[in-house]
Amino acid sequence: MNSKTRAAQLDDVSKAIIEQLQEDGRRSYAEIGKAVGLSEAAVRQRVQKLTDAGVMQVVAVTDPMQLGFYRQAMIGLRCSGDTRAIADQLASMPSVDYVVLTAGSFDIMAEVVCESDEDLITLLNEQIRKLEGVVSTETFVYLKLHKQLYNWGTR
Amino acid sequence: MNSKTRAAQLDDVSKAIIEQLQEDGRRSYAEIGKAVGLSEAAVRQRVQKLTDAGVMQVVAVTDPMQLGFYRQAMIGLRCSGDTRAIADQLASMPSVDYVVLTAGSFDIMAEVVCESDEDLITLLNEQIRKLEGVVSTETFVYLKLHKQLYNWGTR
DNA sequence: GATAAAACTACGAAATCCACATATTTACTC
DNA sequence: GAGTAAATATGTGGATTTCGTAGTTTTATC
Repeated sequence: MNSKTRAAQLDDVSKAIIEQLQEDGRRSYAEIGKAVGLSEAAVRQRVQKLTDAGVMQVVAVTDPMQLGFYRQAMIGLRCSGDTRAIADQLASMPSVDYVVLTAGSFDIMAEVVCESDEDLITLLNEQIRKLEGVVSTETFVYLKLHKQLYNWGTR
Repeated sequence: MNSKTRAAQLDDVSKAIIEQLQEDGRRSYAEIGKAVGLSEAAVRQRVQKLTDAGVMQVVAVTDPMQLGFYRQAMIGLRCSGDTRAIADQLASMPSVDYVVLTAGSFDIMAEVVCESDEDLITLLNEQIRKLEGVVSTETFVYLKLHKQLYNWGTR
């Protein structure tokens, strides 16, 4: 197993199915079938495959602001040592929803979601900046989220 | 209209419903009802409300890597003038899937999804860096995506 | 062109969704 | 606290969808 890393070569029908579910994750297989020219069972089969392969997943996404998380930020980290170990530790923090190893003047970038400035300060000082190997951090507080898409890959 | 900005005060039941759908966006209303202690119709009604209010949406999300987009990057922009206008223009570019206005040494951060390094270079030079008011950019090429959550808000 | 694997269709049974009528709870006013 | 309106929840029956499975077509390989 583990087709999680590369692989996949989606045909147009599968892409069309994904597009349908990107518009509405609860659309019925029958309706999708009509839209893409396939039987209900075939759509079901393909969705199962795509999901199993990790190509796609159908989930609820929420707006943090509407749920009481009024402070979001991107944090750039400069590190020494193994960045993967640090990334793992960041990833294990509940307030951290996004971690990526990067090339450039930061080694890691992490997005955090906090309820308040207080929480952000605490998170930074008591958790992130205390991690072994974190040399320095730079915080980019979000002023306004302008665009957020979940539909890569089928344009 | 437009409860898109603040508002919302979710009770535990609605949070539980969201959690259910974050695990599986296609879970049946009946099953969710059983899990949260509500009738099927009530769950449906709440989901409809949450969706209409923009608190939550059920969608398919995909793994860009598996769809042939082998190069992702975060781009930090330093700008002069109105950052909102620039953000709008960035947001209108298909390769850009995430745009946020920030405080700090960057005014805007944008995530981009490209098929190749070639595409990234083209995007940067022929589109992003040509925008009026973009003073300088810094590109953080993604080496490894480590964590990506869609389930903020109900922890 | 034979063969095997993969993908698709068809179809009945079970489960789910949906619309609506009714009941209950909540919030507010006096 | 009683009265009232609005919001929220339940129950029900019919329409729709999902699910499993068996059989057919397509695709790939040698």
